[in-house]
Formats: sequence, structure tokens, C-alpha cells
Amino acid sequence: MVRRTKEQAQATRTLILDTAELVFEQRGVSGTTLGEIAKSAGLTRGAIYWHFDGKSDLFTAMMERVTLPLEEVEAAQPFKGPDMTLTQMRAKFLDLLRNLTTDAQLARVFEIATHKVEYVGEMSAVRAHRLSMRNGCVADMERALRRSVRSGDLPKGLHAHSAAIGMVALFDGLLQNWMLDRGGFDLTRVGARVFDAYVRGLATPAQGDLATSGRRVI
Amino acid sequence: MVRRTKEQAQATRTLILDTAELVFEQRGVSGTTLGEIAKSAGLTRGAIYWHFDGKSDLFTAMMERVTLPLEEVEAAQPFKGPDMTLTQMRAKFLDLLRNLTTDAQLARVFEIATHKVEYVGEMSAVRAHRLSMRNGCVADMERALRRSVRSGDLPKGLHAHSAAIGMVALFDGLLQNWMLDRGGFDLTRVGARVFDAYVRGLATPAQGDLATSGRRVI
DNA sequence: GTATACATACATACCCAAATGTATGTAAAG
DNA sequence: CTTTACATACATTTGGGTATGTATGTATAC
Repeated sequence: MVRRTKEQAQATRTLILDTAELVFEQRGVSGTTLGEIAKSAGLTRGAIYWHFDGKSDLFTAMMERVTLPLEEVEAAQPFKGPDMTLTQMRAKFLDLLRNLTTDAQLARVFEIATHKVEYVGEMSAVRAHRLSMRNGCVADMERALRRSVRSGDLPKGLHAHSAAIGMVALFDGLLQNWMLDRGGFDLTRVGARVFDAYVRGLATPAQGDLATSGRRVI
Repeated sequence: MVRRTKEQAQATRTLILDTAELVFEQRGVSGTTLGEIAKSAGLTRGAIYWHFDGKSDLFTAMMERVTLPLEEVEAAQPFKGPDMTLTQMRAKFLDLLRNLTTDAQLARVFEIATHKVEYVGEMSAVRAHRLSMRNGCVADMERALRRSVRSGDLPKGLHAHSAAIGMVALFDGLLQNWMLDRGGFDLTRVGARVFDAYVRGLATPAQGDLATSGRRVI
């Protein structure tokens, strides 16, 4: 049997991408050969080379299948992003956490992007992508914080940039730690608690500089 | 010239480890060949195979050269670790951040361990190691938090486990984000601010459950 | 003190499995 | 009849492991 219909061919392409996800996760990107993916999918390398230019192209396609939809959602709300409130940012982040625990594919690809690929050569794009995402999040968060300062919900003296960096680091860290040991804790629940604690801390003015004055912090 | 003295041989071994660090960082662990390392060090693969069993052994030795000293420091204070106060934990974490910005070798190895190796096969040990480190940190932090609760510095209702997870995630996230773009921000300064903000948040009791009751957080 | 014997610290050379890329075959879809 | 969607076959490269060569350090005997 050869030559399938267009729908069948599309199904084959999807099968290759799905299989690549699984094998990449198990053996790492540089550790898996196209032959492994093909065999695991019940195909030959010929099929893969027909649909993709090579491993790098396959990897990119696999990544974009997940990241592009996420970014389209972002792009679909051109004016909301930069103008989100803290509460909206909170909801957005918690949604992301919830999605990670719900959507197995998202978790798999995230796992690959963080622990199963080396940020080097052609794969450096992943790093650049992560960095630009982070920078965007920090910028959005910083705007949201400044907005809260203007509205009086956060104190005037707040160092919005540092606070934003910390907020994003907090979520990224939670996310990374959870990926290190899925099921180790309830990502969404802890995420909410920790977000709220941090924001309460931002809302509480630092009395003197306890830390640097040599006194006990707590 | 061949057969060096023991000191020269030790120097060669160190040279190989140093070179491996640089090449691993540039090309990724699985992307570098022993030939590359040898050539870059002005040696041949024979020298590497004399000192190490292979790439995996070389990698392990390179990691342990950095991690073992760190853990010995830890082990040297057998009773302090579990009994640290929050302030001591703060100092410890901030020291780590400071070291990362100061010690180029530490930063290089950390970069390799986080972005230049795939957590798969023999390299899974790195992941396991990171996880056990994190779990230890969370446990220590949780004890420190409970201690602060007992001393009245933190409120009774504090969910110490979640708070500890958040604290560790906060630092890990900062660290990761800083590694993504070194020089992007002042790691130590932001780290201190963010730690203090988070602790202030823990010290501030949540009034009602603002978040889950549908009201605005801030 | 010197000769001998062996271990050490590499360099060189060879072999082999595996992975990539490509070229070609082929049967059905359009 | 041409193109598509693969499978098959082949050529080339590459890296890892290992075996071997070799010059020197070092210990011991005498």
C-alpha cells in the first residue's frame, strides 16, 4: 500500500508529529534518530523526509504546533495584553498552570523544551523564544503593577520592574519545579496561594530596610 | 614528549575538565565529541580516554568538581541545615545568587546543567540531583517557616508547605531567568527585594479568601 | 651510581555500528 | 498520464571504542 488520499497524508503527518513528541520526551531530541521515530510510528524514514526537511524542521513543526495557537490567542487580543490588570494577569497565569496539569500534550512539549533539548545551534531558537516570552510577560506585568500603583492598590514606592521580574520568576519557578516532579504538589492551588502572598507583600510597604540594616527579617 | 610527572598529569586532567566545560557550553553535551574537546585542549582522544572512561564519566567528573564542594560545605554543618532561621536561609540563598554572578565556572556549569544537556539516559542523574536538592531546600525552608510561626513572626494559619514551595520556586525561577539572559537584571539586588516582598506577604494574613471569592485581588 | 624492569601518560591507528541524506522504485490518487 | 505519498536501497560520514605504539618516569637490584 502506498499513495494515500490527502486526508490520510495529513493524518500521517500528524502521526509523525505525535510520535516525535513521545520519542523526543523519552530519548531527548539529539538522542533520537529519525529511524526511531519512523519505526515507532510504523513508517519509514522516507515518510518523514517527505513531510519534513529533517529532524530540525520536524522539531520546529512540533514546537509550533503547540506554541503558535498560544500566541494567536495572545495576538487576538491586541489591546488587552498591554492593558491587563493584576487580577487579569493572575487569571491568565493560573490558567496556564491549570492547562499544564490538564493538557498532556502541552506538558510533554514543555518538558521537551525545558529538559529534553540542548539550547545550542539550531535549537537556540527555543531559548530565544523563551526569553522573548519572558520579557513580554515581565513588561506586561510591570505595566499591570504600575497601573495598580496609580490606582492606589499598591504603594507609591514600589519598584515595579523588580517586582515584575520576581512575579514572572515565581511562576516560571513553580512551573519548572512542578515539571521536575509532576504530582509533587498541586500546581494550581499552590500557584494561587503563592501569587496572592507575593502580591500582599508588594502591597505591604517595607518598614525601613530591615534586611540590609542587619536586623532580622522575620 | 610523553610520560609526564604526576603533577603534569594532574594538570592535563584539569585542562581536560576545563576545556570540556567550555566546549560543552558552546556545543551542548551530546553535540560535542571527545575529539573536539581533545583538539581544543591541544591533546588527543587518547589523553581523555586515559583519564576518563568516556564522555559520560568526563561529564560526571566535570559536574562533581563543582557540586561536591558545595555539598561538603552543606555536610560540614550537620545540625545547622535543618535548624536554620528564615534570616539564615535568606543569607544562604542570596549567597548562592551572588556566587553565580561572581564565579564564572559555577555559572558555566550551571548553564550546562540547565540548558546544555538533555535529562535522559545517563544524564538523568542531573535531573535526580536537581530534584533532591530542591526537595532538601523545600524541607529546610518549611522547617524555617514553621519555626517562624512558632516564634510568632509569621501567622498561625500559614500553610508552610505551600509557602516553602513558593519560596524555593521564587529563587529557582530568578536563577533560571537570569541564566536565560545574564546581565538582564541585577540578580542579587532583585533577589533580595523579591525575597523580602514574599516574606512580607507571608506575614500578612490573607483577609478572607479574596481570590477565590471572585473579588479583585488588588 | 647505574642498569634493569615495569608502570605511566599519552599519541596513533584501526574497526565498526549507526545516522544522515539522497536517489530511486512504485502503486494509487487526481 | 502525471503527481503524490510514501518505501526501499545506497553512499557517505562520523563518532565511539579499543588496540597498539612509544617515550619517559620511577622503583628496585646490584
